Amino acid sequence: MDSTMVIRALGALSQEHRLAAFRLLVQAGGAGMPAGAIAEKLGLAASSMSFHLAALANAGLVTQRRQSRLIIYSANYDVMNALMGYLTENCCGGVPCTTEEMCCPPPMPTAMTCKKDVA
Amino acid sequence: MDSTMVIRALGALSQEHRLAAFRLLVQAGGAGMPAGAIAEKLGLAASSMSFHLAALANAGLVTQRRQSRLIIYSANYDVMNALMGYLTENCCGGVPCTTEEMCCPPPMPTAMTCKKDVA
DNA sequence: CCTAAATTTCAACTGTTATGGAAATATGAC
DNA sequence: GTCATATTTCCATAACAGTTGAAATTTAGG
Repeated sequence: MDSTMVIRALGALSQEHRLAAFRLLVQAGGAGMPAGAIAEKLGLAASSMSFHLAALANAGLVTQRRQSRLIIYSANYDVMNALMGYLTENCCGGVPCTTEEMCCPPPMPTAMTCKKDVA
Repeated sequence: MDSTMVIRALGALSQEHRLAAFRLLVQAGGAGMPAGAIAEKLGLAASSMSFHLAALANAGLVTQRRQSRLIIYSANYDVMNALMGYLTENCCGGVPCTTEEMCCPPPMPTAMTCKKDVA
């Protein structure tokens, strides 16, 4: 993940309604939610919601799939997981910490998707 | 950490020069860097750099201390670590995953500060 | 086909963000 | 005190983000 992608992902999440929508989708898991349901839950006009969901999708934070007339959005956990890794890269100049306490966070699991939803 | 703090932190990092400055400080560790050195490294005017560092400080991502004529900035790892926790809260509706593979990332170490710098 | 429903695209407006030069502030050296 | 250095604050300008209503698009049902 390069800096451009990181900036787009962070920028997408740094907005009240987009952050709320993303959290909603994280909690919804692999089942996801249709655009209309998200808009209703957040009290936003459909056009505004569409605008924000497009921003999240553009950043790779959510994926969309059509199911009949609905467009279902789901969180893409992998992209979010890549953020912290980028931010903490070469933490403290890469100098290994001398104590048993860690300096940098450990890598996160690459697969955060609920198996039950994938099945 | 509440949503307002999260949005400010994410917003602070979602900008080319601020992201670069923050990463520089993460790599500098507890020693930090003076404002002028950061500006020079990033090729920014002093006033622009000051603007961005103020944004990072406002979000709690960096701290500042004066050392003679220099103002030294350092990364505040704790705030950044709190972001992912917020974003992954109640992942997948809080339903525990049925397989051995994890659904949500594990909590990160609260102390990411290099002991060698603190000493 | 024609109509309804779900979503996106477009257009216009408003508010905020990023920028660098100039001036102000704070510290240290002589 | 005076001067040089480091940083911030102020100002004006240019670009971008967020909002909604109306129109266009896509799919489903009768």
